[in-house]
Amino acid sequence: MPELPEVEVLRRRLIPACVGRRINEVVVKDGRVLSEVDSSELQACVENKSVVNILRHGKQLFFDLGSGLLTVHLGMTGELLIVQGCEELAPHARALFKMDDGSTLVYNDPRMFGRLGCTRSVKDFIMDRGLGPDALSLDEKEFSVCAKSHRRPIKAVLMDQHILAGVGNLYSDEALFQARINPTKVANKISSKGLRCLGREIKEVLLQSIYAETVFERLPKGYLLRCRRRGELCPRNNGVLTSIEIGGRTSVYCPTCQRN
DNA sequence: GAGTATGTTATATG
DNA sequence: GCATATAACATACT
Repeated sequence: MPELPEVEVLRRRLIPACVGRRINEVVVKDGRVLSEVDSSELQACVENKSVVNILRHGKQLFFDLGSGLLTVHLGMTGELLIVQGCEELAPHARALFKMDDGSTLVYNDPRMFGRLGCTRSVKDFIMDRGLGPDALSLDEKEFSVCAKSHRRPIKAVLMDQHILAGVGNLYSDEALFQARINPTKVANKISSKGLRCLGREIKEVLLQSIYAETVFERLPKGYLLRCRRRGELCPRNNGVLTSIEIGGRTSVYCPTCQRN
């Protein structure tokens, strides 16, 4: 499910369903998804608390419960579902939050790379994890300055949550494609102009995806994510897309329009 | 069986 | 201590 746009779209969908509701009970079905808390601590954090608001920083989701916040990270395959009545449509439900209106918020996650936890404040959480600024909050100038201090391939820099929070494998490919920058290019060797362009494109790409509700077919023509696969044709020049591995992840790009 | 997958983090290395 | 690179985590699907 999860890069910044997916988490933001989920947040917007959950707000009308959850805000104002009280969590009567939490049932942890697999404790491995808990981060730095055990079941009883999670219970103490959320039970009999009302959801005041739902917040996001990067890929991280926060349920503001007034006295503290429930933290949710979806990992690679996590999802939050609202089910009415008796539940059990989710084959990999790891935790259930039973709400006061009879609905249940289900945390479903096959691969269990996601995590649930508690925190005192969003600020503390960001500090503790060393997360960078949210990708939507950073302007191109700040991004450019920040990126200049790194010697890794730009693709690895974009995916590093300590530098910029919210961009992952797919959207880093899209932003680099739109900015016509080769993913292997070392960050501090890209011109200021190129970095500012990339900074603009990161935000633009994320906003377009949120607008499209993360359905890739609804993204503008000319977007890589509509056809992001080695061997497919570049939506700009009909060249053949290629792929390489950077930082353990597959990068798809057009060798013609993204030269070094 | 092999290869791949929207992520983070512990560990190793320079 | 810092910057960077890689392995490991668990499961589903082609």
